[in-house]
Amino acid sequence: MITLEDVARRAGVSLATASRVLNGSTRQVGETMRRRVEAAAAELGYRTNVAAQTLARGASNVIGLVVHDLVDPYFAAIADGAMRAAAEQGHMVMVGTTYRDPDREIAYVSTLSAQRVRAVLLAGSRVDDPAITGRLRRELDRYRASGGQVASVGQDLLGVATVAPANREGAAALARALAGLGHRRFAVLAGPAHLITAADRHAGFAAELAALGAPPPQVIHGPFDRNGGYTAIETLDPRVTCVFAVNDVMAVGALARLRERGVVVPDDLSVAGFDDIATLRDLTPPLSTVRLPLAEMGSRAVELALAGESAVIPVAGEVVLRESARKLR
Amino acid sequence: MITLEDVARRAGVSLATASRVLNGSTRQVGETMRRRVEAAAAELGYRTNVAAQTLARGASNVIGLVVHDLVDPYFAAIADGAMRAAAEQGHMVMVGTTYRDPDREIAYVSTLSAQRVRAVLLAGSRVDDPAITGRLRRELDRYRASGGQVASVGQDLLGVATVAPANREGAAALARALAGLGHRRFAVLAGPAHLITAADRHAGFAAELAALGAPPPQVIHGPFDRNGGYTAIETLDPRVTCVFAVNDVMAVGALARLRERGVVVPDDLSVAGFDDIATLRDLTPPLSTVRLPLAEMGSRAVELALAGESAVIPVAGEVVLRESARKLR
DNA sequence: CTGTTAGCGCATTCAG
DNA sequence: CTGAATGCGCTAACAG
Repeated sequence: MITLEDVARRAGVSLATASRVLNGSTRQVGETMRRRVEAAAAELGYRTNVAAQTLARGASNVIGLVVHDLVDPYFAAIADGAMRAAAEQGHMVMVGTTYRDPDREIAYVSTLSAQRVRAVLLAGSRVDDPAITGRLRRELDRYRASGGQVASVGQDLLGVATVAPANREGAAALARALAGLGHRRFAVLAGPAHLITAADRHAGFAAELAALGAPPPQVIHGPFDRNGGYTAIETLDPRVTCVFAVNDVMAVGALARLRERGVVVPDDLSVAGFDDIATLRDLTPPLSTVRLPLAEMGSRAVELALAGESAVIPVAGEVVLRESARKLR
Repeated sequence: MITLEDVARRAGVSLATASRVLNGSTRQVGETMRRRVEAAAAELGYRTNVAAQTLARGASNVIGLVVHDLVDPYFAAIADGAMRAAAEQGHMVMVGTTYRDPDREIAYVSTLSAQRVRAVLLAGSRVDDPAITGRLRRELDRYRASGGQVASVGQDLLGVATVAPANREGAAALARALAGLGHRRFAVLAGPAHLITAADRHAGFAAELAALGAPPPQVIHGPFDRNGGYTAIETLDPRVTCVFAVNDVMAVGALARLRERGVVVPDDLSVAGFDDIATLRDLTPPLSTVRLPLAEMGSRAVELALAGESAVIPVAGEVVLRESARKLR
């Protein structure tokens, strides 16, 4: 193991000088010494020990990212954006996956805090449970008290910098667009009632329907994933002409089940989702949805956290009407 | 910032004792002192400083994972498996994305090495370029010389523990199955010629066709992603009755372009992919493909690396025939 | 079982 | 511009 001291000795300079040239110090070092140190480092194959550096500096260059599920393309996209932004500022990203278990999320904050990461990012919906939110907040407070930065992508419930997708408004706009196609009898595949992202999308959609004078939609709860959409179809009211799944992955599950049952989308039934997941754009029929700039949301969150800003940035969704939803005859 | 020393003082014990109870030491500590230390730690809100621990121990508990692209569901699945295995052994995962740039891959090995991660995992195809492979090997050798473990998911070209999907054999088996449906005129959407995973799948497929006495397939090179499949269709020979895309994501692109051109799959043309990406299973028509246990591959790689074994584990693919490929009339 | 002590590798005062 | 010295928080001998 080659240390800075080895390099210094080899270059015939002091430890301090070697440190100054090899690691980004503000201090200047004379041309001659600088060359000597660089040469010695190269010859010896010196590699900074980041752990030692972190300890000495009291600050690391890694940021922690906590997601619900990396296999869900929603989180993969956010993670990708976050990693790009982090890399741009010379940071590495440490990832934790909660598999939607709030306690695991809290545990990760604690672990990342022990790692002394510079910032932690919490991506994904909050849960409607004051006890859990409270515990998470306490954990975050401790982390921040020790100098850490926090940002979240989702609801502004944690008192930290937040990139907040306009779920309600997006869903409302989608409802408007769908109603504009002539639909009046809707179903909402609403996901789990306690997941705030799901609840907001559901609420925004239903509220707009009411404002439009349409009858209240059939509401079917279930998991927030592909199977949630798939199984929800079982209990679908046959009078419904348009189904809104609160995310694209659920919509895909719904489409699969509908196909199995011989229901032709959009001829017999219109379907829409939310998120506009890129990997799913080649589905048949192409999904009507609300586009969210996921990668950008991840990047923004990293930038906020690293800048130490505690802003709440709203992010608008854009309604995208594709073949899966069509004008009601 | 509460340190171990603060805890020790508060508990009225020595630093060493506090260390022994709070961090997993083999040494035993008496019941009384143990309680006192735990109480003090809780009251003070003590949190281990992992950087200091890493420095003192000379070993960290994080593992590095280098992938080509986290948004590609292939890598997301591998990463997921790797993270599960890592979590099981109490490790965190630091992720780097190369965006398919080999130099970035080398740079990440170097960065992770500076982080003193316990192991690094390289996921994704190697490139057919001895110069690049050489530089990567040298970097890995340096890392291993400093005590790091390495494992890869892909080709066994690095002299490290490897989980190696049987790309050739899988593609050959697929060729057999497709030929069994009566097809003889094939096209291979072969991806980039220098990507070994792509080349192996192509080679295995073509070799089996030859063995079966079928004419050589049309070969169309292009990017290894959705657009690679999409654009490849432009130059498709109209006499071809079955298209093999060397991965599922390319197959999706091909299906999209075919649909636009009014070609009905599988009535007019059969299509198959490789990987069996879960997110893509609800495609229409369902894709014939070769299933790879991606998450398991990621887990195995982590286990190998952490165990310090330098084995090469072959992983077989399983042919899955679905609607996108059908019997030739 | 418990305490003392000497580093781990590096950044950073403070002198010169 | 350069060097000597101190400490970051923790672990692991070593002693008792």
